[in-house]
Amino acid sequence: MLRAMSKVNPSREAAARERRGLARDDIARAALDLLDEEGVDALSMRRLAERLGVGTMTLYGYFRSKDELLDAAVSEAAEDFVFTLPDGSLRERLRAHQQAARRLLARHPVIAQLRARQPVVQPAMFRITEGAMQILLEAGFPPDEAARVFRVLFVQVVGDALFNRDEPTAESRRRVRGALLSLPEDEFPAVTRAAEGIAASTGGPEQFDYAMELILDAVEARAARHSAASSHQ
Amino acid sequence: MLRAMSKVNPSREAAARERRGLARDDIARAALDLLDEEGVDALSMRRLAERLGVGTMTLYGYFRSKDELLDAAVSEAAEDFVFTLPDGSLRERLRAHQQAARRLLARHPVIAQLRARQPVVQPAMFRITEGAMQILLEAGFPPDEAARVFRVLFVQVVGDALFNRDEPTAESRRRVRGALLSLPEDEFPAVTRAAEGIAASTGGPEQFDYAMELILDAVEARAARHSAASSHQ
DNA sequence: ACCTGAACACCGTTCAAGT
DNA sequence: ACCTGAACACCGTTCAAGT
Repeated sequence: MLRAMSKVNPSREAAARERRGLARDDIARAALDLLDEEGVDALSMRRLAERLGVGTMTLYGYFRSKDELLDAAVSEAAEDFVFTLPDGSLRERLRAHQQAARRLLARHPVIAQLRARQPVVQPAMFRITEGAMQILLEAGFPPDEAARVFRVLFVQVVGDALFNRDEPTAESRRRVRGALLSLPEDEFPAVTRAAEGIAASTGGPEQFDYAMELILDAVEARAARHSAASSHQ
Repeated sequence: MLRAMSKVNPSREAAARERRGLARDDIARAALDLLDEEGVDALSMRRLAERLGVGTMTLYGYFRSKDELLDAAVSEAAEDFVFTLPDGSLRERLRAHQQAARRLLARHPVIAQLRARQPVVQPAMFRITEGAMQILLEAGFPPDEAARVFRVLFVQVVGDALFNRDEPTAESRRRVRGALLSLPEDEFPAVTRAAEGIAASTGGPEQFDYAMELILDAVEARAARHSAASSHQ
């Protein structure tokens, strides 16, 4: 579902900006700060308005609804995606791209959280897509398959941000392992045998890197099949 | 974070069940029905109590909080995971496992949605882990690496349920393609060129299958490196 | 002993009144 | 023309009173 991305009323906003220096982007940035600091549940229209020193209903002069404000905050967050296409092999380039995406999602966890609630279709987010698609097309993938490969990587990187821990600590690993070992061993032989490994796999850079290298193995192998085609483009 | 999975008070519950036929599982099942029917935002303690014909506060006699009730509802949902380990190659077995997981997540979208909000550590969910771990261990993966491979598959299947459409219709594809083609072509050359493919890759069984076969390519290749080790176990 | 209405401290948003 | 307090229809949960 595509959301309207235009301002509620440009001239009205311009007037408001002149009067009190408040612009749509300022509100979105303030919302993003609150989101980054205290999480997605901490953002309410009332709290944000208070922080900005305006009445709650003033926000509705800039955004039709809270959802529209959240979209704008995610868009603001996406601006922090920094990636310049490096030279190198397909693998090296995709690895660099995915690391940049991971850094963005680590800096703004709210992106992944909101992506789970509503499709985010903001031009700023497509900069991420664009980077990966350039790499894949240049490696010789036909556009349709390049899109499918990107989607796999996208699901993995956003899913990692959402489902995996930032870094499983010794304490969290111990806790998870304990929970797994308390399962009935006859019913869960494999889980109890691999409890240590499962606890370690619940997040962190090692798991992210393992996931990426695994997928890139397969992407590289498929790219080889297309390399002849790419030389004709 | 592990949550308490024990009842608030077993004897109290037994008494209540006798009196009105209401048990903890009944409430969790009713919550799951509401969740499946109307989505995660539709479930409120007030609405659920009304549906069950009890006072709102009665629910707090069975569950300490709404979060605990949601955990129980997910646990209830996980009971619907049906999977019997098939014979066949590593690839065939993992494919069957992931399809079973996908069916579960399609039947109860709330599992993926709640997994995004809070880690779900319920014994019922570990049946999914157990199935995959058995397959991977039997294929010769060492426990630690089997756990990492499972985690990649887990992130992909839950991420697919959460981020991808059930099935991109002709209409939704047209809409996404239109949005992509409206981006400035000089800034987004790859996205505009592959707009059709990107629109098609936003979900559906084809995309799920592509993702799985891609990842299974790599899993199979790595299994081959371990197959010598497995014959010694 | 068990159940639950009233109340508290919040929400997003509509509406009408304020300047 | 713009801003916003009051009000509405909801929340989850605490507390005390009801049976």
